[in-house]
Amino acid sequence: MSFMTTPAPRTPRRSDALSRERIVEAAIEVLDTAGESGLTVRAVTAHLSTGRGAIYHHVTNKDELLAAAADGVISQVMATAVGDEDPRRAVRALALGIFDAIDDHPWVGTQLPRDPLQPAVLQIWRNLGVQLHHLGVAGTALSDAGSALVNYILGAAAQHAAGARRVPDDAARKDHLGRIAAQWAQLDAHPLMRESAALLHEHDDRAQFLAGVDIFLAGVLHRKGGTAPL
Amino acid sequence: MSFMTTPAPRTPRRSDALSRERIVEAAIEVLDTAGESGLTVRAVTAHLSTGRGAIYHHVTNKDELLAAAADGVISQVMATAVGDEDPRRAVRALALGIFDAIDDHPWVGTQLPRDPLQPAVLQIWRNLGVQLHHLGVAGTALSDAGSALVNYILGAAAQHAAGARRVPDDAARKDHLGRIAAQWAQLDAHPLMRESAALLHEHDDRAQFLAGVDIFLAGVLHRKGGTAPL
DNA sequence: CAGTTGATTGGACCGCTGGTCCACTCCCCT
DNA sequence: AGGGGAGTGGACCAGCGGTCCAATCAACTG
Repeated sequence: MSFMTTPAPRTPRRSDALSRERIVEAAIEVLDTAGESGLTVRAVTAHLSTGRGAIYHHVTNKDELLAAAADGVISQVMATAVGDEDPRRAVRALALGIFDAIDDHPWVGTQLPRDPLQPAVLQIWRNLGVQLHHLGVAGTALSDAGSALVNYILGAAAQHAAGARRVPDDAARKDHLGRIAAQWAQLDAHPLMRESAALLHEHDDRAQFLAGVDIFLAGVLHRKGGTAPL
Repeated sequence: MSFMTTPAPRTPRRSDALSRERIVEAAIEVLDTAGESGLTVRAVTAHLSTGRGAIYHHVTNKDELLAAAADGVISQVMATAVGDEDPRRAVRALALGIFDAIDDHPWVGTQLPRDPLQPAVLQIWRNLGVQLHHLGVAGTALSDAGSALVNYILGAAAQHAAGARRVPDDAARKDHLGRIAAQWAQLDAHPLMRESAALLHEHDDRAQFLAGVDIFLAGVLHRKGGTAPL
């Protein structure tokens, strides 16, 4: 930093080497503090105290950088997801792990659905698929069930992430939900919507997410006509 | 069309007056032809043969424009979704309508999950909620089931849209899936993944999507312990 | 029928973005 | 000791969303 003020000579070389890993790490930090829109090549390079051209020797693209960051977060979650004897509990644990990770890093939620074949999504697929297999699902039924489960998890996480990003703290959230409820009740005369609006207050996204997972599991087990051990 | 001489007291400046409706319409055309990344204020104004500053008197934001476009597409789908006597058939029809709409307009799939409370999503919620109510689901169970279904539909549609956008025509698609399958088989030694990779060839997104809807319906009906008439 | 007015328009302009390019620096290997 | 080449970073570019305001001209007023 001290040498950089000299106008005439070019800047000296760094001692700590730049690497793809360090860049992805910096990107995650930027994303967590500034959000997805805050991820700019300038911000990352500034965070690394380097010039902007330098990172393109390690990363081809801003999009690739974002994908790598999401992959990093998901990989970590998947690695720490310990196997459970009961496949249904394992599925719930996996789903919750992803949900919580996206709760912590909302930008992951918007990134994952962008490319269904990126490594992070494949990892999720794989782990869920194994558990479904343990549940006795196979063949096209497994394909259908896995697809449905992955889509639900990613969809729910994305929605929750979008909502959470929009309303950060808890007090504002309650206030926000109140206003939404009023809006609903006003816009829609259907009694059903009024009821839903009333329920919005005591709404717990995490519990609701898990309920969705359970609905899905029940559907898979019921549909294949298999035994549904309590 | 040429002379929309409305009783409006306001002044139509040009013979073809600029209006929010016309702007949204143009935005949809741009989105359909150039994709989401192709939606630029410049492209829209060029399409309307007008200056760029003009549209900001009708639309506050590019984001608002995008939301309005998505809302337009979804509204149309929801309007044409005729009610069915059988609520399960109605749910399937609604889900398929959304799926097909997003298949036609992939950018809608990435837009909807961005804000869970935008009008288009609320419309979907409402219509699905009514049908679930007809199925006998109520209270928090309805809340859970509706949330799960909306999240699944939006997630699946977004994933499909992302995949479809990536690989447009059918021949390239088959080739692409073949490569993906090979990649899977190579990366992942787990027999389950090999099997799934093999199934990838004869994969029909639309059918798989419907299968997911059925899994959910089965789960909802089974979970509430209700009768599941064949 | 002429004058005034204010909503509407459209292009100049700004700050910012992602990405390219290449002179330079210094580490490593001969 | 001395290249050679990988690594670096700042200048630069086209394009973006959004603001601003002089010019316009239909519609209301007198």
